[in-house]
Amino acid sequence: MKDQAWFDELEARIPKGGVRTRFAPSPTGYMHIGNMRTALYTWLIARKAGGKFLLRIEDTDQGRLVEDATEVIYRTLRDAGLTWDEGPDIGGPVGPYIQTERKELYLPYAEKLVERGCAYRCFCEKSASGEDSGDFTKVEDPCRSLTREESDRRAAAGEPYVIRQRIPEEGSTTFHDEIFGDITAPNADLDDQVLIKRDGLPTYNFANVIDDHLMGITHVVRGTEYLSSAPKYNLLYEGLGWEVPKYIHCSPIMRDAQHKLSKRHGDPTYDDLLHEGYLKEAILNYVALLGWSPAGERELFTLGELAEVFDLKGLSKSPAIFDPVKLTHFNSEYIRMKTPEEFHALARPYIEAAAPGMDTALIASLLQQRCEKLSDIPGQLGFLKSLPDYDTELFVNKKSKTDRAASLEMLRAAIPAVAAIDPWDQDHVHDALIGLAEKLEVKNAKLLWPVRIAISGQAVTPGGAVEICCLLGKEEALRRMEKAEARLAAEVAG
RNA sequence: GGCCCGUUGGUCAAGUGGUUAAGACACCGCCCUUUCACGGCGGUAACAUGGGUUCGAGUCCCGUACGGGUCACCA
Repeated sequence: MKDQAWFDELEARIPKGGVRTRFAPSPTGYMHIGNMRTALYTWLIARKAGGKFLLRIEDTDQGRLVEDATEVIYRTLRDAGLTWDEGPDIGGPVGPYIQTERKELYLPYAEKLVERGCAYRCFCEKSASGEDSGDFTKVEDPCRSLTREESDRRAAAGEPYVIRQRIPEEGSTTFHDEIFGDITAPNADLDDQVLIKRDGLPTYNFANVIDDHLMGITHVVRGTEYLSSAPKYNLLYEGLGWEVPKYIHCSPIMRDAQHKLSKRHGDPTYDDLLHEGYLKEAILNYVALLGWSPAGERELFTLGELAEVFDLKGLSKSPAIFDPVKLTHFNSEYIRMKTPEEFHALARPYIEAAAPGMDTALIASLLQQRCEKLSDIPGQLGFLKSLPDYDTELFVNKKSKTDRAASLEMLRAAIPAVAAIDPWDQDHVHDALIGLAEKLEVKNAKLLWPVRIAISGQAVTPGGAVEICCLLGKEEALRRMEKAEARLAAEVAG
């Protein structure tokens, strides 16, 4: 049993006044989207209030340790811009910030609870499966009614035990959540959860209460999977004589109506999305809106703007389905908002891979308005390297008033005109083609559609006929046009 | 199964007793246009269900259905 001075010293370290929030991930080696959103909301609450955001690593499950997993957490949070004010790497007034390094802190509080009659030692054996042997309900647990003397004697004799919370047999407990309001549970439905495991480490539920208090946390953000154990927390706070923080339980992000997003089922993690060509700003912005809605009609926010407008009132009680299509829309918005230089820098690796040796800045400028995610780029640019096999049906387009025969006619006129262009630059190519259309007295589209199809072999291209001619170079453009002319001539004749 | 929670268009969602039930994505149409895209305009499409309460209910109450969570010495 620790003396009062020990407890007093810990209490004295707790910063008073101001909002303090914490992100407390378990180091599993990756960050899934739901976690990312929790981290974001937690961060936003702290930033909006001008408070502190802390990082705490919850690694009390010795069976699930993953190498370098904390590094992944640091890197991901940092990359996303969710900076923390206190944490394992930078320290702070209420450290350590890794639960296993705090392990000697929990038992004294559990013993205090035992002393106060709010908890008791349970000596029951685990079953072979590792689960509770108890077929009995809490009131029937033989250890629950052990006298203090008996309990102390057996513990002193070295008999292994766990410490369980003693939930009152009668009455009910009301818990308040910022989103769900008051939730009342009959005490008879609450079980005597384990606080300290046989290995001496605290369970998640207990460690949370202790750590959140000792770290001065004012707002706890977590998933609704903890909602039903929440009333038990109040009893713990009550037993310890502590103030209960504000709780914010967020509904899960779903893959579909009945499945939570999960890495195990192949759903993307934050890193996966980045690799798929989504911009972090887009991911964060989209994820912020899954389960939360701002006051106005605006949807696009930077992190800093979110920190200003974030409000708990906008949080939703029901689960939200993750929609990659809408994320893609956000992504294209963010791509368009980039300066040409920024986009060029982002797109460059993708462009170089797909179109080696070409003018990446020019291609980037053509792509920026037409690209929804960076990983689309190789597909959009594939035709530059080599003309794909394409169906001459592409030459048929009613809006441009073209069909195979008309396209053949246009290409026959265009080939000598293109061959005559000198010097070979965008302005001259443009003038030559537009001039030709005028001379032929046809709409631009009627001439340019077949030219664009002939040189790209694609219905959708980054840029029009003029730009693509320039990218390919005169020789290659003419070669492709001649090839198309030959194909069309054969088909039209046949 | 017990307990807890949820349910507005295909999706995200606004809405806190009286609205023609917002907005966004997606989809469709039109316009613009050197294709596509971008942009502009317009359109299709929703209060799970049955009872109450009320002059009046998406909004309040009860039931039902459906969905989720939880019932670990995991977090």
